[in-house]
Amino acid sequence: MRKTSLAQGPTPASESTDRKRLQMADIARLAGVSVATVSRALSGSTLVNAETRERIQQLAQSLNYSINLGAQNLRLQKNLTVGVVVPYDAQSRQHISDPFFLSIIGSIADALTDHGYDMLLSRVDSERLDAASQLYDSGKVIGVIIIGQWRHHDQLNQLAARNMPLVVWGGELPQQLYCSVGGDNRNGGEQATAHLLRAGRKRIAFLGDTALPEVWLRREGYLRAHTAAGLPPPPPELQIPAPFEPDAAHPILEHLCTSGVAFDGVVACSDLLAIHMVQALRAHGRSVPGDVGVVGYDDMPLAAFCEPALTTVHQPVLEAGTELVAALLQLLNGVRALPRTLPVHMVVRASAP
Amino acid sequence: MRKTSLAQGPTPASESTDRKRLQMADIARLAGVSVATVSRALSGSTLVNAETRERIQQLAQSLNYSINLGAQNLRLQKNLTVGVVVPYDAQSRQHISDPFFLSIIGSIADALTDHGYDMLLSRVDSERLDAASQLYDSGKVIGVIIIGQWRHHDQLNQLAARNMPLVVWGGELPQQLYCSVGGDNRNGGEQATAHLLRAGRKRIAFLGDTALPEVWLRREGYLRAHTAAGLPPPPPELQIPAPFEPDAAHPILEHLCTSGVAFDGVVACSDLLAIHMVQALRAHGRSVPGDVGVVGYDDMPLAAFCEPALTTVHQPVLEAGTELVAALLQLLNGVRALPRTLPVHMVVRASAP
DNA sequence: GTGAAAGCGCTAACAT
DNA sequence: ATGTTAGCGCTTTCAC
Repeated sequence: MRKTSLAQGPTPASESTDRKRLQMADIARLAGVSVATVSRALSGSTLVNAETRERIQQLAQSLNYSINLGAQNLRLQKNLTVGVVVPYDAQSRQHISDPFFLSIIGSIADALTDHGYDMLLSRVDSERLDAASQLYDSGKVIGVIIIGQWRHHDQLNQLAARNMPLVVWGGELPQQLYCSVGGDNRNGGEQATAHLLRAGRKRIAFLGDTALPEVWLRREGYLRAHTAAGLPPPPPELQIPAPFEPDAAHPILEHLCTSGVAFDGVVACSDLLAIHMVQALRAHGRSVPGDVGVVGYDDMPLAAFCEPALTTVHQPVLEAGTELVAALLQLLNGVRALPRTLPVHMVVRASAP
Repeated sequence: MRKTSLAQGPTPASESTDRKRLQMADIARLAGVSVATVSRALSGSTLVNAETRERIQQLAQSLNYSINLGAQNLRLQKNLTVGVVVPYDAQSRQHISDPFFLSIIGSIADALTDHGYDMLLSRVDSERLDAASQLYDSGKVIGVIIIGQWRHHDQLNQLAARNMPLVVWGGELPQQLYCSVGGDNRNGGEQATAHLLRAGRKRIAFLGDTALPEVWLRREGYLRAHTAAGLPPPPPELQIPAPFEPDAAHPILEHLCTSGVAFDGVVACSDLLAIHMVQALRAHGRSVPGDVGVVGYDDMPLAAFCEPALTTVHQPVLEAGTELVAALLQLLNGVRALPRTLPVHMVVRASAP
């Protein structure tokens, strides 16, 4: 193994062109000092003569030299990268496309940047959330934010038990070992349902796959609203396990319209689902909000401009990023972070006045 | 400096709890072999006895041990991380929120994952796109994808000149040293405009900040459509430098409606802008599409469900990620990558039939 | 104030 | 088939 300084020939992997990377030894040679001095100078140490320091800094700057962070991190045992995991549905080969998740990613990116952390965006199979730990075990990231609990509360608990710093966007569940941050799903579901009931709707359908904790909680609210209004729980045929992906949901919505099940209100678990429900209803000659009132969830930017403008439950996207990151930073500081449920609120528009 | 094996006490930075990380030496000790053997075993080398290999792999697996990638990369001089840069507007403190950009991020994430690369998502000031090079110079990433050219074609050229593997989502410009991938903006602008002209519209406004190359190209198409129809170029008061951010654009759209400038068609540079234009028009008593036909850009998922459903130029989001990544991989292999312009197509809906 | 040398966790000659 | 050793690019004692 030869000692090389500059131009180390074709590198073994993934960099075939001869892109020689400048390193500290090069700067040292050019400045006529030792690497140790360069290291000190660049870190702003006062141990090095003020003018040499200045000179070295100038030199490095003018050559666009940046300290190799891989090496630095190895030596310093530090790392400022956080993993953000967006699960995908392996069955449907579904990509990251839900606008709400994408917004959350944006808000996390902002929050991490504000704190000087880098964000490694990673996708994992939603059936194998525990694969996220590989990011941590391999030292790539110092902590992980997972977007959504999916069907694997258990796996998340296991991850947390391994004492990996972990924060999950999702609902607060009993016996939860990990820190979650999420909107108040139960309250959101309750508000949406209560709103429809107040408007005199009698038979309200719920659209969402309750295998997902967030959806489960929303249905809890849906049921609670009925109880609070002195009504019996709605029959099973009104509780429809519709998935989030419009394509997969479509036949189910169609079936709901043609099956003869009577309903005059719908609580959907996303705006996209809501608007597709509207389409299906109208295709079958039923008016919205006349015959059926429809409430969405998320309050996406375009929800106000849909036809009809969507009544929906607003989720605090910006706050989401801030809170997720704040919680993770707490964990990184060795402080226990408690689950946090963020308030949500109804936005009443035309689809369910 | 002491030699430590497990439990190395409170680490100096950013990891305060005593999260001891397992390392190869630990596995070696437990397996009663040397680190070299462990290294070989885990890499699946046939140089090591088949059953020892098996045993070591089992052991590592059962302990959730993953090779420290920082150290491995340093040693191997490899890196499989790609930087994706989403610029933000420092003036307006605008966050990543444009739904189209967010979709692109999703599609890039998918494409990178497919090729086994990690994605480091990073934000930089859109006035200092050259800051992106720091990611590369510091060795964090082996190449960079920047989303949008913004106002700094020049900076992008400089980055490419430093021979950093770089691909930019945006328009193809003259004297371009970097590889760009983008929708056919000129054609998109032309199609949108031609569509309105064919429908008999006479005075068509263009909404977009032409300081951005993509927008500039779209306006080229807008002008060309006029020429092709044998019409003189539209007057300056019809070419409105509206920014992408709805809040910033709003007063400008208002002003357009009240200024007395006559127009019966609008080509907007995003769906969001288009729908806000519709709102402004209606607020001032003008109907869409009756009095004014409005065409958007991007074809976001909800565009079909707006009121009115948006006629718009569809951008190939999925292909965008694929192509951006393909181009970057080419560069990483030392192959010159040519700019690529992806076809776009009109989707005709109610806002401009 | 500066340099020599050790070592962060890993891999790959070079030994045996 | 396995161990010993040098070194990836950096920081930091320890000597001068």
